[in-house]
Amino acid sequence: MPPPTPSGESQTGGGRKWRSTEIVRGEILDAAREVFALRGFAAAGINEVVERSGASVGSIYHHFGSKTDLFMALWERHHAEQVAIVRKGVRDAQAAGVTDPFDLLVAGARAYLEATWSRRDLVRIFQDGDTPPGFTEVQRRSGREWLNRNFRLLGATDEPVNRVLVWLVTSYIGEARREISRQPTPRAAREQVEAMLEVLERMRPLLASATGMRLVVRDDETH
Amino acid sequence: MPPPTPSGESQTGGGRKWRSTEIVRGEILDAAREVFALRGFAAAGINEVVERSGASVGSIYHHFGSKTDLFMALWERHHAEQVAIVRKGVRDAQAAGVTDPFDLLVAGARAYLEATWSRRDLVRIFQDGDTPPGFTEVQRRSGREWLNRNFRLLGATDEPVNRVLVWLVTSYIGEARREISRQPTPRAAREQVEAMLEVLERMRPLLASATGMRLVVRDDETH
DNA sequence: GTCTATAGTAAGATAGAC
DNA sequence: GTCTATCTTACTATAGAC
Repeated sequence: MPPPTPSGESQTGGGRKWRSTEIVRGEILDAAREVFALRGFAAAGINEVVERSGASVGSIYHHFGSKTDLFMALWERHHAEQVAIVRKGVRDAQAAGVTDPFDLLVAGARAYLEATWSRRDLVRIFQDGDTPPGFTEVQRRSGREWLNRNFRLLGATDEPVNRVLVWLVTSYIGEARREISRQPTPRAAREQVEAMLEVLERMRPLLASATGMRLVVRDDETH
Repeated sequence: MPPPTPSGESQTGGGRKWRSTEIVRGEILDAAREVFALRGFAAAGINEVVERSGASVGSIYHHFGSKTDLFMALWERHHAEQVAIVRKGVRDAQAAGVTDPFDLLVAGARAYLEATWSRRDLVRIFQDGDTPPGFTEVQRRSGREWLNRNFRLLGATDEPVNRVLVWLVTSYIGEARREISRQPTPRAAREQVEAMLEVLERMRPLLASATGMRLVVRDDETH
């Protein structure tokens, strides 16, 4: 089976090559996702990515310079999607009239956790240890960004205990994702999400009492 | 430099060989600790363990069957020490008259977190990703044991939300350790420990209200 | 039990035609 | 941009003397 068309560039216009490249990259990443999920990073072989993607070794090394870079590229795609999911959750809540910071955090957490099950293979690839050297640092940096974002969102004041409190809810959500990704059935995952969110809700007073954030108690009586 | 004595067995009695073996094993493990801390698992080479331990490749493979087994043995030693540290913290508290379950949990957590800084290299070896295939599962099992122990200790009732609450404090302590191991100075670590424990203290009402555990409110007035 | 020297093997990466 | 064939490097693990 020879390649369908030498380069896919025989079509009319000149801008067609771009799309083709993006498609190939996407196919390689899809295959890499399968292989890394199945074997982890260390035990994953480029050859298996070749088999599953249909692309050749040379092509893969042309698009991504190394096995590590391939892994990193997969992470970047995953991470961008993840951010988009959370953003959408928060924006939807805002559009529905939610303004309380903690409520917005919960809305983002819900979107995040509800999306976990269908992406559990990715979650496990990046959290289950077996990653390239240096990757942990990348992930840690990303985690710190979340932390800072939540810190600003909640309007916490900069005291050690408050930093820990914001860190608590942030890492809680991250760990919750790990746990959810391990549930055996979609139903178990859904129930887990609800339990996790209920506990998150119970953490509200911890943050309300300790940070300088606006009132988070339900406004049953107008001020 | 020839070996000091062919096997160290020329001494009197016949039970002397044991001690010698344990010493060698310990020295190899100490060297492995350095190398794994420096390189991670994948990038660690047996040769560097050879250099740092003074033992030979053959000796290492004689005592531990493979690089993975060497890593596992290091973990087992670390884990046993860790368990002993926590046990001692809890026992000391009990000896001082503490009986409240949550107070005992805090006592264990304090011992655990205070011991972290001086063992931060080990903490990072086993939590920073780069571990042999299958190790994550071992660690997960160990984590579940902690969870169950805390569940029993706190006397929580078996509802989904309560499981999540106990999981929350358990994983909080584990994650706190990770964070503490990353502090740049012993002083920063100590402050971090205090902040972490104060937040743990604030989580008390969450567990008190949701579980069937005995009263944990300070007994300022006798019942 | 310990050592040195060596084998085996696997897999990431590259060269160079098309 | 893509392909096949090959290389090269490193490192785990073993053999076999002492």
